[in-house]
Amino acid sequence: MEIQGLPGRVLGELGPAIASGEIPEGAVLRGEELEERFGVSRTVVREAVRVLEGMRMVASRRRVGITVQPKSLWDVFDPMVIRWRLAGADRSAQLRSLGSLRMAVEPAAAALAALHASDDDRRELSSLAVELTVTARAADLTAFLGHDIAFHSLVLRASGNEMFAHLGDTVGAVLTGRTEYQLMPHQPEPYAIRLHREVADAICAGDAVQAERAMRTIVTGALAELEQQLG
Amino acid sequence: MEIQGLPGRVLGELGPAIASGEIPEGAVLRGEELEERFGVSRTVVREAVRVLEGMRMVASRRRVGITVQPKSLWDVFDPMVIRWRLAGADRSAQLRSLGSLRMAVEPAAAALAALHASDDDRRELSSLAVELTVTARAADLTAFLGHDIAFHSLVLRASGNEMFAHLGDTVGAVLTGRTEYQLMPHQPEPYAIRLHREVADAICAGDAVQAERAMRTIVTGALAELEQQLG
DNA sequence: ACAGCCAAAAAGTATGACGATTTGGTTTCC
DNA sequence: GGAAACCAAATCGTCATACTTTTTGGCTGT
Repeated sequence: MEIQGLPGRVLGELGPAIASGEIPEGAVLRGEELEERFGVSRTVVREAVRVLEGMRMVASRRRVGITVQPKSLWDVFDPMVIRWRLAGADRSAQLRSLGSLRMAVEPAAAALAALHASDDDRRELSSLAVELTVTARAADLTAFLGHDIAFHSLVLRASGNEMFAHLGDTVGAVLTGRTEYQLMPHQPEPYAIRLHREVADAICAGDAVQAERAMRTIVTGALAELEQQLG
Repeated sequence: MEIQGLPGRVLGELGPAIASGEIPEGAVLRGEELEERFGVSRTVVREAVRVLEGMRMVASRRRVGITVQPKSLWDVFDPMVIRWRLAGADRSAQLRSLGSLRMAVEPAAAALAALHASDDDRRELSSLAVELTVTARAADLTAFLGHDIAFHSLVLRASGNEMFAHLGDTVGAVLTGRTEYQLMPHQPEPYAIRLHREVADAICAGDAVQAERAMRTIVTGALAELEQQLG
């Protein structure tokens, strides 16, 4: 699901370098310089740069070169940008932003899911809530992470809103990042587990208000925990 | 703020054609075909296609061609994709999705703005609320639209969350679309105007709860109106 | 000091050649 | 007759090169 070939390789190095600030805002690169740096042809560099231009991270101007745009212009919703920022120096800022976004979106998605979810989705959700409980008790963090991601993604998808659905991967990246960087308790909180169960039950019962409330409690807790960890 | 040159022109025709469904999911294009269709060289076609690939609208495979990806894979948060869909056959679906997104994000943004807005932002917000009232009374729809966009963008920006801030343009596109396509009352509702004022006052007073409530009422109303208009 | 012009620098575009990979048919061998 | 191996064509991928266009900054002349 990544861009392939040499342009993909260039993108995969240049993107993170810019996202991390290693190549700072306002820096000017020349195409030829990039050709040498990556040992590829003009064609390849240009295609990679075009993609970066598409996400507003750089702008190319004749007689000047390729300018790194100010961060405020970047397409911060682009999954690549999010991944690059999560992997680099901007991690905390990115996690904070995403935390607020989850805070806004996930409760709304849970409410919509209670109204629109298919029977299959409801069943799957219930089953995931159970597995979540099991893996949490077993303190199997890897399996727990997988089920947690599946749970939140499913709620977002079941909301019936394509834009919410697309945030599934992003939320997944957040949860993964938080586990990887030790930003969560070693043992998942029993209280949080219970809340996941409540969300599932409420969605199954078609209770939008309750689903929204329980989900809000989950993401509020997650955000609070994050703030505490990040200081 | 658009991609320039020939690739930009190709993108500007090909993107909308795909977004509108004129070139349907699963369709396979050949590079050479596009060269002829647009009268440009390989270089140009390839760069445009790469950008589309970056937004996951197409995938290019050897010996096969350039395949239009299913809509569910597209980067639905990409501003270009949003614009193209708003301009084409998908308009209603896109407006609905964006409506739910606003419903989730704007109240949260208003609450954050009440906590984090700068003094300048608060002043500007107050002033915009006044101008909104004036232009609404004068039934000057164009000026009203401008102020409405500025108001909502400012709240999103003042939230202090970069991701919320980036939705400003998108919300602007929604409001513009709704005015252009006659999806709103000819005379702005006095009640809605009053609510904008309440949002501004609450943010100025640092009252997050009240700001969130008033903003929620605004977007709930907007969404209800939209659903009614779209049937 | 100012205006206008000119030249260099960098990206933009076009084109031809070749490489790599995938697909689908064809042949060959059981 | 079927299956496996092979081969050839189609198409994208990459490179190198030549030429064009735009922009900028300096130079020149008044």
